[in-house]
Amino acid sequence: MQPTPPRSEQELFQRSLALAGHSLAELAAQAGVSLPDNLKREKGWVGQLLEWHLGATAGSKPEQDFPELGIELKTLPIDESGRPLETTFVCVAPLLGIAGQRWEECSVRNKLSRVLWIPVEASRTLPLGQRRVASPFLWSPSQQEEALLRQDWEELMEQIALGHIEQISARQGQVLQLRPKAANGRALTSAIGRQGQVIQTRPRGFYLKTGFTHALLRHHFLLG
DNA sequence: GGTTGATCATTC
DNA sequence: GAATGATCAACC
Repeated sequence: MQPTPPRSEQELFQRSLALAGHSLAELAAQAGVSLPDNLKREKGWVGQLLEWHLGATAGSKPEQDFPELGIELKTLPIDESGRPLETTFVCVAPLLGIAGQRWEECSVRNKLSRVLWIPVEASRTLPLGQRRVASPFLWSPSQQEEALLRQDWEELMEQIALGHIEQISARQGQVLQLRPKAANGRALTSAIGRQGQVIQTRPRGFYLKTGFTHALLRHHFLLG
């Protein structure tokens, strides 16, 4: 049976510490789920497995994983050297009704205000069941980190508001990037076009670049 | 080898 | 379609 929701940040963190060092095969067995052959068709499997173990309310609710604690859970796939293997999805980017949007109340800032990062071994050469959970850590952005995020966010949002979304490259941004986020390439949503008209475009999401999450890992494990 | 755009499952 | 959880894999 699934653990009850944690009642405090400390309790949540203690539970996540208890997962460290365990393999995904062990954790799957405890949860009573079978290991997929690969993640090709179940890309969120690891994240959902850890949610189960930590007592997160499952589902696709548009809120933090632990709303009563104000904490977002993020698994971070790492290689054998402890480097992130993937960018980290933050949230969908709003494309309409964004005039006057302020960093202070945007979803990027809200999502990242408090994050429980759980690194997980994810080298493709390592069979899924043998991958282990690494040491988790709680994080809130430093002033410097927030300044970087804010700068990228404001730049990207201004371009979106000005109708320049199709000119935005994923290369843009020091720490935050904008990329498609959808079921497939045919999914469409409304956005602002070059002449200010409403156009249809692929939904976009904000992602943390690996350089940023790598720095978080370094700071945590080197400087601690 | 790293990045960018595409994609998968599920729920509502 | 939009939200949750992300990784895949073609391409530069």
